Amino acid sequence: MQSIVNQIKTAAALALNHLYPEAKVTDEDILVNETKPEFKGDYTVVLFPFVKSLRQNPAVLGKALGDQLLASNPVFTAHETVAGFLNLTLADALLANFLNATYADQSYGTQASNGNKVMIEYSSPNTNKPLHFGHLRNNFLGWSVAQILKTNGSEVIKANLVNDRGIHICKSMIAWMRYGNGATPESTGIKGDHLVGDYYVKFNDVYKEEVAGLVATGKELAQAEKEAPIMLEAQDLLRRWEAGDAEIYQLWETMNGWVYKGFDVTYKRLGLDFDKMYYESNTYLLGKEIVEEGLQQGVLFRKDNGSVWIDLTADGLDEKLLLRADGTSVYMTQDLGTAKLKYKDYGMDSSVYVIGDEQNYHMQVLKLILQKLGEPCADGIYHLSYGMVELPSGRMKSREGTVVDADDMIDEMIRLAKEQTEQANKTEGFTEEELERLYRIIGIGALKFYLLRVEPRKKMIFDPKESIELAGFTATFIQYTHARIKSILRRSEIAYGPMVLGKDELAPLEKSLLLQLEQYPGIIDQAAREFNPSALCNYAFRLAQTYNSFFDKHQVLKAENEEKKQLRLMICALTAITIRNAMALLGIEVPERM
RNA sequence: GGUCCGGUAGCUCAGCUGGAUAGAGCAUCAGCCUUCUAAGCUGAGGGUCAUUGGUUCGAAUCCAAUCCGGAUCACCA
Repeated sequence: MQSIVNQIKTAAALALNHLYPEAKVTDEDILVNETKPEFKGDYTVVLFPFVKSLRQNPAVLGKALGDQLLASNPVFTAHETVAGFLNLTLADALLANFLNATYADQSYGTQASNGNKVMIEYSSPNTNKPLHFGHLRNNFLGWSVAQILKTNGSEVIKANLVNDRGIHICKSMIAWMRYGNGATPESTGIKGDHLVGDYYVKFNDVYKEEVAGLVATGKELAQAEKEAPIMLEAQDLLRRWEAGDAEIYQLWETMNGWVYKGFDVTYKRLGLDFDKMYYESNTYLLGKEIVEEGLQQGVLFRKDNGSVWIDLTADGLDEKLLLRADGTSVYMTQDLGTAKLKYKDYGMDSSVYVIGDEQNYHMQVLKLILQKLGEPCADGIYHLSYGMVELPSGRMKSREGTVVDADDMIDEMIRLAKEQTEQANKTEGFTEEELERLYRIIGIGALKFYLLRVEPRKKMIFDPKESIELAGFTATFIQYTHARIKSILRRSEIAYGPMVLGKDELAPLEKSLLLQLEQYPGIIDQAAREFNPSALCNYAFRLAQTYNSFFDKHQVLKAENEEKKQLRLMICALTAITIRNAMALLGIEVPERM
């Protein structure tokens, strides 16, 4: 069904062309806004663009257009022109029709397939340490955007490219070999990803000591950093791994296995999942043949020492290395190969990379190179760039131990949910299991909402000391609103169903709710186009705000008459569905009671 | 230095395809629970939309310059 705003655009364009055949306006030429609360009306057509072209004064044009709209279209019941703005009042019947059609639609907002296939790569962790708070932003964003696109009609593949090889893993490995004494997650009771992370920290501690020791013997710092024995040993491990050394390969598999088990626990707690896993150990050698082709095409060039480059200076960028002089590949090379592999696997129309803004340049170059190479996957590449999550003290650095651990954060949020629920005396009538579930829903919901409510590209500062609020612009507020509605719906005994509304029967808050509810599919579409879950955070919050005002002002179960009761119950039902569905797109559950 | 991103209320953020007197939340202050859940509602105070210039009937929004903050520009990943 066409949205109300689009109906207005169509009607206004038609009316203008009827009144002024020379106007030749299209739907897209009509600017429709919500009418400001201080004026009478629901939606406003901005007249200024036509004042000039049609050489009419705003008042005359507004009156003519308004009269024509009212005469030709029963969805409008009144109009008023104020200073170039044509304020239109919608018929209650229009909104009643909308309500009748949707109030029982549990999947309200879900669009039919649009034939578009898109891959979202997100999470993509390193396997040498547990997830931290900053990673959560990536994970929540990726999952949510995938869900939004899916609901908006796209076929979506959620992919995870695991960075399971490289020097960083070898650092954990060498520290474990030196100091682990055979420790395992089972023997220590430590979650696998944390155990491996502990040895990564250990590596850095030892490395610092060794460097300091060398400096004390008179070495230059830079030299000492290169010669520290533990670093040399880690580099040796990497070489042995690449050479296929069985012993090393087995340890690598074992420790990665610990990490995956740990990650799985965290992913599961957070409700995150993937359709396709890629591992860099399988992809890091890809891309070399693309380089060969690029050389033949003349897109790439070889320097005297044998290294291969692309010249992007004409595009305002630099020269970029693609193969080292010794023929080995760099990060970019393997990303070129992986992009091609993904496209071969799925042939998707677009490929979204959820990656921090520190890699803006890298992603720009990646896309540009693929375009220059004429790869069909190139144009569909989109970098969903997001800002870093920082602490008041600055960036989180895992090597310096200033990270906020993801698992700790989850525990803390759930603990906080429990504390606040108990403090508010809201635990009555729940079983222990129900309470555990409720605390999880509230705690994790708060965490997700907090990280999704800000536009992705903005960096955000998180102050753990202040902790996260459960009031105001939060998931908790929205969840609470849902629980309030459900409480009413549980008590309603009558069967309610389609109804007819006469003129001017809707109270202002009833009408506002219906207008907002009607906008929901448009919000999903916007969020999908912008890859921006925060649009849904804002929408769900505004809807809950309006509902709470409505709840305060109007009785539902004890409404003035049966008609009103039925109407309000239907509005309640659709509001609950819309809140639940909108929050589901963010990966946030809503409770029946809280 | 080149490129990119950000700068809106004390704090955290919406608003940015140009439209009416720039909005929320938190914090502060004042009200509202014998009535469907007060994790709520109502109201008040709080602004040079970084600065300057330009385009326009109209600029927080577009353009240019400047200032501030951040990212990035490795034969690292």
